Amino acid sequence: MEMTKNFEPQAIENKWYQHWLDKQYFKSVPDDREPYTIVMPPPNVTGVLHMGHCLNNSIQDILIRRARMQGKNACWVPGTDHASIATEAKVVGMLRERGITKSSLTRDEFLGYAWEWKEKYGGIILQQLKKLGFSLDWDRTAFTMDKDYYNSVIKVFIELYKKGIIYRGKRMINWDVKALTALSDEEVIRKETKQQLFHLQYKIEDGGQETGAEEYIVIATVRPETIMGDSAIAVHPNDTRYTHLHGKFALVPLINRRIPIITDEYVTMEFGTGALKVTPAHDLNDNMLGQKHGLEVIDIFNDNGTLNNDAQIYVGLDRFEARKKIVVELEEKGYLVKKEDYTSEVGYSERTNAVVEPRLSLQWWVSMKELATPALKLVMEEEIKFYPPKFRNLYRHWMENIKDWCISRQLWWGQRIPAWYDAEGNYVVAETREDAFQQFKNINSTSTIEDIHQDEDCLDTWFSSWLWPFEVFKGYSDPGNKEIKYYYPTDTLVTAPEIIFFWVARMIMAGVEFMEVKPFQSVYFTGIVRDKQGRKMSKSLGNSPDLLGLIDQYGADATRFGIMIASPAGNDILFEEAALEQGRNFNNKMWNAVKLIKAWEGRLETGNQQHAESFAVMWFENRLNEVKAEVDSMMNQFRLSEALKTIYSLIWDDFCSWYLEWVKPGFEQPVDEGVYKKTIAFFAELMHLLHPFMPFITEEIYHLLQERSDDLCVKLSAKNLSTDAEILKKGATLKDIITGLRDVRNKQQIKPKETIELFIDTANKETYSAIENILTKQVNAGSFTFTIEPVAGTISCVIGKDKFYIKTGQPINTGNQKNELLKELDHLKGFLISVEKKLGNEKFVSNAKPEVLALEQKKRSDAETKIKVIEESLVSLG
RNA sequence: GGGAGUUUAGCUCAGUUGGUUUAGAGCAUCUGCCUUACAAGCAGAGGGUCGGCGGUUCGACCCCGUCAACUCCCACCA
Repeated sequence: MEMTKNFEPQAIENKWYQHWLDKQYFKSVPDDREPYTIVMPPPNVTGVLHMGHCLNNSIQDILIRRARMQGKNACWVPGTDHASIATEAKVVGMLRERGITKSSLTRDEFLGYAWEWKEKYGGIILQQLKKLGFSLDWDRTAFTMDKDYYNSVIKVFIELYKKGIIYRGKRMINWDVKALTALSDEEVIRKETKQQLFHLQYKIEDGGQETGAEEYIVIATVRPETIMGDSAIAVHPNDTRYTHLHGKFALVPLINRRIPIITDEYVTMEFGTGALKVTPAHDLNDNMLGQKHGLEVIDIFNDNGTLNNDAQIYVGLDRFEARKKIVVELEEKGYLVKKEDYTSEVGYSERTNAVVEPRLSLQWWVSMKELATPALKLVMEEEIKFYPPKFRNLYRHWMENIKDWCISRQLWWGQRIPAWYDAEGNYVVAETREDAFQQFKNINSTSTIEDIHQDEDCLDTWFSSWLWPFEVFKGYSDPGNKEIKYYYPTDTLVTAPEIIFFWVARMIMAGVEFMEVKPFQSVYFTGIVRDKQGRKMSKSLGNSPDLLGLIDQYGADATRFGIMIASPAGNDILFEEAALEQGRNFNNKMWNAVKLIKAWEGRLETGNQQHAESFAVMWFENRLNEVKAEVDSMMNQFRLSEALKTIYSLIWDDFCSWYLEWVKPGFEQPVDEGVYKKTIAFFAELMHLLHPFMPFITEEIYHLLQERSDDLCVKLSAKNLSTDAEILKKGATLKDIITGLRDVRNKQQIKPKETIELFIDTANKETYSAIENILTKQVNAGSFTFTIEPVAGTISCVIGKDKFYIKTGQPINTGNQKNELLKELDHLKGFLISVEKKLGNEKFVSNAKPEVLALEQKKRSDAETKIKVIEESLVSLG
C-alpha cells in the first residue's frame, strides 16, 4: 500500500469519527463497570466554537477517552444552555431586522420566534465540536429548556420558596430606562466618562448661632438632580473639619427638606469635600448606608428616567434635562460653590446604551447563607478537590462573604417565574394557575381564576444550569432512577475559573441541597486562552483565530496538540500558531515512522536476530514501561500538558531517534521478524498512550500497522509492568556515549560519511558486548577495539569513566581538542572543590543523612577518577 | 481599598517533604548534514550569579522576612 509523503488529516478524520459513531463507542448505558462521568459545561445555545471551547473540551475528551481505555464506562454528556439574556438579545436583533419590535408582540408570539431561532441556529457549536473528535454521547444531548428540565427548574423554585430560601424583596438593581428592564451586572458596560463634579452647599439648620452668620456644609456630587432624594449627609467620624456638625441637620437646597448629618467610616475624607450626600434610592453605596443608618428612601424617578412627584420640582422632566436646569438654578441661588471636570466610570446598558440607573426594585432572591455553608465545607475538606488548589482560597473568600442571589430577569426567554398575583396584589407560588387559584382561595382572595396573572419575569440562566450535573440524568425530575444512581456524582468538572461563583459554587450547593451528595469529585480549572501578547481573546480585539480554519489547515489532532502542549492546569495559555505547527510536524514524524516500518515487510527473516537488536528491544520495552508509569502518575494529578510532552518525547526521541535507528537494517538488509513484530507492538502501545490526546492519527496508524478487527478507541490498557533499572541505565549510558562521540566528530569536523576507527579503554568490557554493534553503527565507526593504553595519532575523549580514541584519515586539530579537555577539566575541578568543601565541613558530615553523605563521597571519587583520566589524555596529547 | 497569585535560558514553562553530579524541557538561535522514513527532517552545540536585599541552615530555586515588578479576583470613592 502506498502511503502519502506527509500525513493528510482531512482524509481520515471524518472516516474515523463516523466509524466510532457507527460502532456506538461513545454511547454509555449503565452496566457492571465502574462509571466515569463528565458533564460538559453547556455552551450558550447561540455560541460558536472558539479557543476556550477547544481547550476546555479537549481536556474533557482526554480524560474521557483515557477512562474508556482503562475499562471504565465513560459517559460524557453534551448539551447547551438556553442563555436567556444572550439569546433573547439575538432574537430581538433578528426581529428588528425583520422590522418587528418585541413590544409589538405577545409573550407567546415572541417565544414562538425564539424557538424558531433556536431550532435553526442553536447548537451549531455542537456540530463544530465533532470536528475536533470529541467522544460525547450524543444521544444524551441536553438543553436547559427541555421540557423535563424546565419543569425541574420550576419545581426547584417552588421547593426553595416553601423552604423559605427564595423570597421576594426590594433591592438595588441595574435599571435600563430605555428597555424598562433590570439588567444583570454582566449586561452593564462600564465606560470612562467625562463628567462634572459639582460642589453644593447645604445650609446647616440652626448653624452659626454664635456668629450670627449662616453656616453651610459643602458636598460634592456628579448627580445634582438627585438632591431631592437625599436622606442624609455623611462625613467621616474622624474628620475634624466636621466634628462640630455631628448630630446636626442640614437643609436640602431648593426644597428645604431637613436631613441629618451622620458619620460613617465609608466616607473618604480626601475625596471632594469629605462630605457625601446620601441618596439611598439611587445609589448602591448610599442604599447600603441608608440601611445601616435607617434612612428614608426617596425614589424620585419614574421607570423611564423622568422625575416623579416625589422630586417635587422638575416633575416629568428627563433626568439629564433636569440636571442641566437644576445646575442653573443652584448657581443662581448661590448653592453652587464650585464646578470641576471629573472623569469616572459610568455604567451603560449593553443593549440600549442608556446610562444605567441604580434603582430599588422588587425582585426574587435566593438566600445564600444556608446553601453556602455545606458547599464550602465540601471544598475545604477536599471532598471536592480543586485543581489547581489555589482556587480553594478564592472559593472560600466568596462563600464566606456570599450575598443573596437575584434570580429574576425581565426577559421572556427562560423559565417563567411560577409566582401568581391576584387583583389585590397578593401573590402565591404555584406550578399551575389552578393550583395558584386554590391557594388564593385559602387566603380568602376574592379574585376569580381569570383575574390572577403569572409573574412576567423569567429566571436567571444560572438558576437552571446549577442543576446540570444531576438533571441531565433526571436526578430531580425522576429521583432515584437507574441513571442518576449509576452516574452521579460525576467525576470531573472541567471549566474556566471565571465562572467559579456563577456556576461551580452553585452546582455544589444544588448538589447538596437536592441530591444530598456532591455533584463531582474534582474540578479542573483551565486557563484563559490569550494571544501571543498576552491579551485575552475577544471579538472586539479581533485576535481570536479562526478555529475551524485552523482545523482545516493543520488537522484536529495538531490543533488539539497545539492547545494542550501549552496549557498547564490553571495557568493561562498563550496561543501561538507555532504550537499547531509542532503538532503537525509530530503527525508527520509518526507517519514517516510507519512508512519506515512498513518498508521492512518485504524482507523479513527469522532467526537473524542480532545481539544489538535484542538489546534495543529490551531497552525500549523497559523505557516504554517506565514512561507509561510516569504518564499515569501525571494524568492522575491532571498534569495533562506534561503528560503530553512526555509522550511526545518518548515517541520522537526514544522511539524514533534512538530505538528505530538502533534496529534499522542497513540498505536492503533483511529484518528479523521477531524485532519487526516487537516494533509493531511498541508502536501500537505508543499510539494507545497518545490516543486520548490525538485520537485520529493514532487510530489510523493502529490500523496501518497491521490488519485488525478491533479499534484503538476502545482498546483496554494493559497492566503496567515493572522495569529493569540495569537495562535502563545501560541504555542511558549508550546514549551518552553516542552523543559524546558524535560531539567529538562535529567539533573535529569529521564529515558524517567518513568512518572512524574506535578504540576504548574501559574497566567494563562486558558492558560493551551488548551495545557494540549499535555504538559502531551510530557513530559510523568502521572498527571497534579495546585498548589499555593511549593510541597514538588519535583524538581522545572521556565519557563517563571510559576513554575513547578516534582514528580518522584527517589531520587532527590538537589545539581544539586540548581546549575541549581543558574546559571539561576546569568544570570538574570546580565541581570537586565544591564537593570537598562540603565533605570537609564537620557539621555537614555529622548532620547529613548517611545516604546524602555516601552520595557526596561517590561524587568526589567519580570526579577524581575523571580528572585523572583527562589529565592522562592531556599528557598524551603533549 | 481588600484578597490571591506570579517572577527560573530570547519565549512558554517543569523543578514533587531543603542534599541525585555548581538547574531541566519544548520552541526559537547557532554549526554541520539533501545519511534510502521524515529538510515540516537528521546530528551536535551555545545560552540561566533561579526578580533585588537580608535571614534560618552544615547546605536554599525550594523555608522565613523585606523591597520591587507584573497578573487575576472582589469592591460601582460620591
